[in-house]
Amino acid sequence: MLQWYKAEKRDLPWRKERDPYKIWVSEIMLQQTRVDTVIPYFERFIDQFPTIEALAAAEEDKVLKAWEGLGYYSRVRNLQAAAREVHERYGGKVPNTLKEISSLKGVGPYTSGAILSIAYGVPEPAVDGNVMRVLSRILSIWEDIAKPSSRKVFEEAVRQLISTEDPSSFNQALMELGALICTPSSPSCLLCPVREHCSAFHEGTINELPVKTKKKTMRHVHLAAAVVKTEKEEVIIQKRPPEGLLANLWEFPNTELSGMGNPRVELELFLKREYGLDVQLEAEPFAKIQHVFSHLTWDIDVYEGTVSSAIPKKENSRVVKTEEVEEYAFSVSHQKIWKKAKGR
DNA sequence: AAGACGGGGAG
DNA sequence: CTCCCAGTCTT
Repeated sequence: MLQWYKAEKRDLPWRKERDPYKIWVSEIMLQQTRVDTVIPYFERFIDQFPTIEALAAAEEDKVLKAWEGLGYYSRVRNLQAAAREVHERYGGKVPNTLKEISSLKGVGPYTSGAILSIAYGVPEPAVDGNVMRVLSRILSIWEDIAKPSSRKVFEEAVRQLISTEDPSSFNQALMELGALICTPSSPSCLLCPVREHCSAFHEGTINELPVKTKKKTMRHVHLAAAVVKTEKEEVIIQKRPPEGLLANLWEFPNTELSGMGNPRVELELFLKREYGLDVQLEAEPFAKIQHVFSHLTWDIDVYEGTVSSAIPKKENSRVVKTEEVEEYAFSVSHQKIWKKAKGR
């Protein structure tokens, strides 16, 4: 496997050097996110925040803007908080012990193992979805990988197998194998360097492994949003709360609909109550946007309205020039809204 | 143990 | 439309 890895490993930006900070950033970005998606974000992020000090000193709004569209935004808020912690408590050097590194915000069991092994050569397991899939097949492990408790089983397997010579390559090879060969569906067993050692291949159970139960309960939320323009080429935006979904991102004023009554009227009431604004919205929404999250769906009716002048009454809101809207970090759903609004 | 937390690519 | 991705935190 190591021989295969050396020959076939992808040429990825975070593999160009051993800077623990860059390894760290890449691992956070790669959580639940594909390599191809991460690459351009990683390049831009490192350009903008080349060191722990740069990240620690940055404004959160700039950091969120650099993360805009990547999703799971608590990752980057935790990353910056942790960077500040490393700067203050560890003199700007990413700690190299399991205890210390695990205590950093946003660094769980996978990421600690990944950073320790890749950046510091410590033989610690880094068990992600790839590793569980690959090892469940090779070793014929029938634990349900959706259960949190299963991770320990795979960590134990890795401890028995890991190369003490090159833990970094070992962990990355396992993941690379999962990404390139041992894929979730139709794996390329004929190209697999460890085919002869693979129980599932020999037993014909490749398509049964890994065992993974599925969950799901998709909530639907109906919203109405307002693009409120002034007569001076401005528009009203607001900042989301510091906790929860899309925390601290910017968006257009919006309210959850009761399901009864007229959405436009409910939205006008919201603008009156929250902003003290008397806005006459257009009768019909100019766009209807559907946005699917992992755990819920938003259906947004988008209305437009104009006010003569807006004094931002709401403390988390701003009136910004239309050409400056894109300097703010928006969730993708509200980027869709702005895209539609601009094209009118 | 289960749910919250984004977004996009693949089949 | 479903699955799932180099997961972590909260409840």
